Amino acid sequence: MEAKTIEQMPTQYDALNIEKEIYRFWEENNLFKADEKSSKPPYTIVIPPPNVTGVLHMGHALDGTLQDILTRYYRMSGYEALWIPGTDHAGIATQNVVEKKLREENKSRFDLGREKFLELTWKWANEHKGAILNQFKRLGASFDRSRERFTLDKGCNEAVKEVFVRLYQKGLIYKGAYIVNWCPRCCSAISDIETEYETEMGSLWEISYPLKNESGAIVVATTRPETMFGDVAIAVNPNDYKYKDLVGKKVVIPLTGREIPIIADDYVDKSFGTGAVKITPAHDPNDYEVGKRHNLKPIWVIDENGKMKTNGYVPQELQSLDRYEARKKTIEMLKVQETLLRILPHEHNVGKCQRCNTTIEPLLSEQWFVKMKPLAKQAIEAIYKNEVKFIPDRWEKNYLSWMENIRDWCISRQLWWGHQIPAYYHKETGEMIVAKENPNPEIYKQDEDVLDTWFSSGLWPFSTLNWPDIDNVDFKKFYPTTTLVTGFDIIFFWVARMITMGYEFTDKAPFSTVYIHGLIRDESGQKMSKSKGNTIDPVQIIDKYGSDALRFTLTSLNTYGGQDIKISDERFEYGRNFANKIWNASRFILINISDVDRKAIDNDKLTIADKWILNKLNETVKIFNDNIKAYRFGETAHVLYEFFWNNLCDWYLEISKVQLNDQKISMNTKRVLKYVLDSTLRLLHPIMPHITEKIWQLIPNVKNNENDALIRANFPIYIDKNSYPKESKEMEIVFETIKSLRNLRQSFNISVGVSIDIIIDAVENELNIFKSIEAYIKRLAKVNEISYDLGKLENKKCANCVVSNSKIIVPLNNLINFEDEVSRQNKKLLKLINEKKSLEARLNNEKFMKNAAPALIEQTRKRISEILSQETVINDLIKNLK
RNA sequence: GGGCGUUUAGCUCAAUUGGUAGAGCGUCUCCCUUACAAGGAGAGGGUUUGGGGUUCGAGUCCCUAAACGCCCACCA
Repeated sequence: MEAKTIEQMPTQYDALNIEKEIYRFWEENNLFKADEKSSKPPYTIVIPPPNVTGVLHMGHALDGTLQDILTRYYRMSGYEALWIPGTDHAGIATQNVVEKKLREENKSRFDLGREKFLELTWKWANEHKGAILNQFKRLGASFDRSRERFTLDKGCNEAVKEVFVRLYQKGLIYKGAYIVNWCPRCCSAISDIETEYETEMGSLWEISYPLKNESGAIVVATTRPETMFGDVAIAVNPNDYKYKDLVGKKVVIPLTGREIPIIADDYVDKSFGTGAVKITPAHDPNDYEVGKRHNLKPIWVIDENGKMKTNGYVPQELQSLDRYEARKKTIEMLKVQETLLRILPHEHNVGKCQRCNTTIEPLLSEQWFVKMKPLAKQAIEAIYKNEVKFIPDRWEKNYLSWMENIRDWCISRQLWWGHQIPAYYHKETGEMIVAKENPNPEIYKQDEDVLDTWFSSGLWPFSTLNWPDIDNVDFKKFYPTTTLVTGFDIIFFWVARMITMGYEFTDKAPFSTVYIHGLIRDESGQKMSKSKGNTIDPVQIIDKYGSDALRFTLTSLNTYGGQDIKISDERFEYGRNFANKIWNASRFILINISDVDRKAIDNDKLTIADKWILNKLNETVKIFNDNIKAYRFGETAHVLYEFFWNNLCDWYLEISKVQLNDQKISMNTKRVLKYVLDSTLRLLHPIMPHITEKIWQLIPNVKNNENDALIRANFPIYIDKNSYPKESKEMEIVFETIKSLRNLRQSFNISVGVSIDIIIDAVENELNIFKSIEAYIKRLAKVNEISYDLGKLENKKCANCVVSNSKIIVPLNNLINFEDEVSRQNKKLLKLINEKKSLEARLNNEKFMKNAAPALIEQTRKRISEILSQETVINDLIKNLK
């Protein structure tokens, strides 16, 4: 990396260029690569693979930032950290994009044929492949691209086939005809969770079906009159006296005249509509069940494209009409026939295709399914056994309720882009073979359907580590992975399936922790989407504010509860300003420590201020380590911000100006500055990697050898000897005093240029402390002279300040509150005694003892004994003080 | 219908076994003080959505009401 002198460093941080330079430095030195032969414990994260043709959005930026923070943190903390990047072929989404392009040329995929279409899609995917991961690079992602994977690559393909065949052989994959959610636009089945329901205002049409060979009719209510041609019965509730006599009789379908029976079934709700339901097994899931119970053969009247079929069941004038056109026309025709009795407004939920928002059509068709119940067992136990932990844990409930009510998973899609199902049919006999390879392509034809995209994503944690080759070094070293970071919107789609498949095929949970972050929303809380036009492009934010700024802002917004995150462009100023502060504070330190020696800090020469900042740093280190292990990202960012800005910059750097001018301690102060800067950059590095690496490289004598880099430096840990609680408390006196003086100065409107003396009225023991910190006070409160006046003012506690002739006479008690240690400890003691009292009252409360969880009772007892021992300690302390 | 989340300063949000309500932005005052005006020093601003309860003590626990949001299920 090109070294620049400090003088060349501008006063404004140039994020754009420095970030590029630093990322290149890491890449060229192979610093992201994980060593599978390392003896360090592994720390593994797999990226939630973004769509291969996708572009980076804020969700990725958040997700990626958190994963990178973890990876960098553990890499610096003695782990062999591996973050595996990769992309998803995203079946429907990608195919849609390519088909759209074809449509612009007035072509469909069928014009090209499967082979040509796939060729085109591969070309498109390959062209875009890597684009999104290159955008992740702008984020500073330290993933190991030598291990980059794609859900359709050879290895993943191998894993998919292996899994499919094994599940089939175990009877956990089956093929059969069921009602599925059919998207007429995608022309494919989709799974239950790919169907989203929207409340729509529709109508309830009441249609009269005349009885056969006698007068009278039965009236049914329907929301979908166009399906009436597929009716196979009219059902009524067996206990409905209204229709008792009609059961068993036949009615005639208006417009076509086909005869259907009236049947009785519990499914029918007497009180809804007319109490009579038309049964259309081919186009409604409930009707399908009813039809099955009554042995009624389904009749298809709508085809795969959502058009009315051309068969004998559908009236001629409706054939091959779009379903909605057909509905209109059906109603018109019924009106003419006077069999349409009433139209009632009716609100109902309509299923929509998640991908294209087309209203789905329940359609009876032959599909492949995974039997989920047996597979879910271990995935459910995983939570109870604590082998998989969700953070925040409320998502465990959500996960469990879904897993415990899981339904079979429809995995076949009538698409071309994806993993073609490894089932082969004998061209003549139709015999089916499920195997990884076609036994004989001359005789057997492969199933034309492909698998749901999430089928391959579900194998991602181990397919990326070369499973099914379980003896390979990567799998052995890095599986199971450690943490999964993702949004709650794909818990069912992805997380649940990975856990299920992980247990089934590796006998282990694929990761031990699932960290669920909130969703990124716009300023007004709306979900960001291209169609709404409210998206904020992370790459643009990076261009404008810098990657570290983006990362810091996003990190700071992560709350413990995983709330959704509202962002706006301006929010990134927070991170940018912080980066700039880091830049300038570092410039100050670097300018002043250019001649620092290599010696360690001389502890004998430490001032009270040195000890205070070392103590603060040490505390910050502890909080950081605790927080990151508890996934408290937002708090971690805030703690660093506060330490850097409010402690280091606002106080210590100002104080250091005093110390640097004092020859006796100047060099030691430089050592402290260097140490603090070095440690702070290490602390900040996981969140703000570029700026910290850049500055760290400029610290004199920080590297042991030329190739050292911050990214691989050791992460700070709490050090006992850097703990100075006593001095830290005394230092607070300095701050209180200075703040009070600043306050006075402002309220008496004393400008800086005027020379003022301050007479401090203090008693002797206070005076000693005061004299030791005088220099700091003078400088930071901009006071020229401080003189002391022992015991001059009477009744100090209520005395007021006297200002005259540029002199301020200040009773010390107005500046600082010297609380004596005994009363402080007594206060503490009182608090503890009160707490103990309430806890004991709790234990004596019958109701509580009866109803409270045993753990809580145990906890209460523990706390009481804790208090008891603390009481003893404090009592002893008070005795000694007296 | 079932479940979950949210409600705290003008705005956006923090506050891990109950213990003095905090930050950023915005507002007001002063300051180009030799790292930083993307900065510095100060100030103001809160009956923590309403009601009830437990407790010495409640933003936090319990009950209840309301508003907003999300997930699941779904009767034509």
